[in-house]
Amino acid sequence: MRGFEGALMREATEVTKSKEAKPAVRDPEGVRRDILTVAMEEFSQNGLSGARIDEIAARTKTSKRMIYYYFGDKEGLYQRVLEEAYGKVRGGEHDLELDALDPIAALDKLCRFTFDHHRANPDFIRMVMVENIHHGRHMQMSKTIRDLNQPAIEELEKVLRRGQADGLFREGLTPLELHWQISALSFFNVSNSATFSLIFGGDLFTDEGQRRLSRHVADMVLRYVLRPDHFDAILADNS
Amino acid sequence: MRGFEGALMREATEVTKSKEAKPAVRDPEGVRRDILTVAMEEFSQNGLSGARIDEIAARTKTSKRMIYYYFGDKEGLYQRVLEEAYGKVRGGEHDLELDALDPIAALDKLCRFTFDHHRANPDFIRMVMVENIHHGRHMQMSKTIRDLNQPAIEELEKVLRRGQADGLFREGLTPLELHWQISALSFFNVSNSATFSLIFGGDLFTDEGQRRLSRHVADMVLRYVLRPDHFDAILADNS
DNA sequence: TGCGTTATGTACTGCTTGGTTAATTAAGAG
DNA sequence: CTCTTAATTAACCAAGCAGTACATAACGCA
Repeated sequence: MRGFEGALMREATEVTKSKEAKPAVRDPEGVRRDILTVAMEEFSQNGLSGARIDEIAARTKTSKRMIYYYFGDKEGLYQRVLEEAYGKVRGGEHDLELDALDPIAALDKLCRFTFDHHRANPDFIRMVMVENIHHGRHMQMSKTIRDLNQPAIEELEKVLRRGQADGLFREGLTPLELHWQISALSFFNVSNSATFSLIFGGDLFTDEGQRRLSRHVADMVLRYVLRPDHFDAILADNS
Repeated sequence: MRGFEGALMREATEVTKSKEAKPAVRDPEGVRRDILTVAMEEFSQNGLSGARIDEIAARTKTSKRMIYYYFGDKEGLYQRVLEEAYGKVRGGEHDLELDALDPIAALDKLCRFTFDHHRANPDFIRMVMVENIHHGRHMQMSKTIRDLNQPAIEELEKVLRRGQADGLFREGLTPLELHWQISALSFFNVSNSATFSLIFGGDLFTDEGQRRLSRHVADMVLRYVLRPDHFDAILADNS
């Protein structure tokens, strides 16, 4: 009675349909993604030269052969993983709808978002660290990556302009530099947590410590940007 | 008249005295340092797994065997190089004689010094990046490294206390967090310059751009620390 | 239902690379 | 002056590892 409808016996997997839409016979795109996912872990964990193709293959549902079939060689795979990493964290800035907020609240939100977002994506951070060790050699040809990051600056610029138009923010500030500062604080928090906490203890990296840091990063940026006569707007922010 | 006081004939090298004090026959300490110097370049350039012992050996005046003789294995060498890196950049803070300056000037000087110092020691930065990729695994046993960094906090704490005593600085600031902030800005500037300038262009990393950044980092920290009613002390600082 | 193309499994290879063996020479102590 | 120990040389090795050869199965299409 059961399982006789087709003559082809390849539906053995239809029973295990708990996984959604799994062709189980051939699935090129699934294989690609599987490889990329595992490779991202491996590369972000061990770096380009530390990563092992055999290890990636072993943790994949597919084989080493497929890695070379789809990505050519180790560097090719690394490069695609790097792009993937940048792609995965892109453009959250736009969804914040900063335009709906007053400049101060918007900048505050942007800072906290960046801080939290970096913290939530350590794999991305580590990929960027690795790529910097390699002097950005594998990013040079990737126009994709460059384009992905322009929106961040633009959002920031809008906020900045509005704040200046309202007489809240100082003149002479550039969005690029401000982005650099916010990034620096948010990035370092993740990238150097290992050595920093080994040297100075882990107090800054507890949940409570991170909440405080996040707040203080936003505070720092606001104090940097605000005209002194508008400081009362954030004075409640201490702790 | 010259050089006949000793009967020992081992001064063959006195002829080639262009190099200072070079025994040329055997020089254990010199060999050690030679290895460490070359290894530092190699590790900071290529990371732990990317570095090649053969390459290090080739660029040394000595041989591969000597590396293993003195350092045991690759990780042993790496660990010593890491300690060396931390040692090389240590304790400049104390030589600043911050006590001789008023709190504002002292903090300003400390920020700029940290920024410039990091910038002047990219090898150190890269070693720390590499070690963070490895989750600080090789630092755990090194008490040396931990001790080397405590003075930075202490100097900062003194400045902070003085500033607060004078009513210049806000209350509720902790030296550790402040050190974290200064480090973040200074570290990121070097560690991520490759990817950042590839994405956003190199304007921030020209000599002029770096001077501006250095100034603005100090400015940012001061504005974070100062009580709003003392901002006039740094208002001349814009540009 | 046959056929070119895409995708995949198995087994293999050769170079790279961390690490070693064993013999040799210089330095220093007594 | 000798004898022990520290320093150094040169050749060697086995495992690790990126990359490949070759056969073959599934797919899309006519």
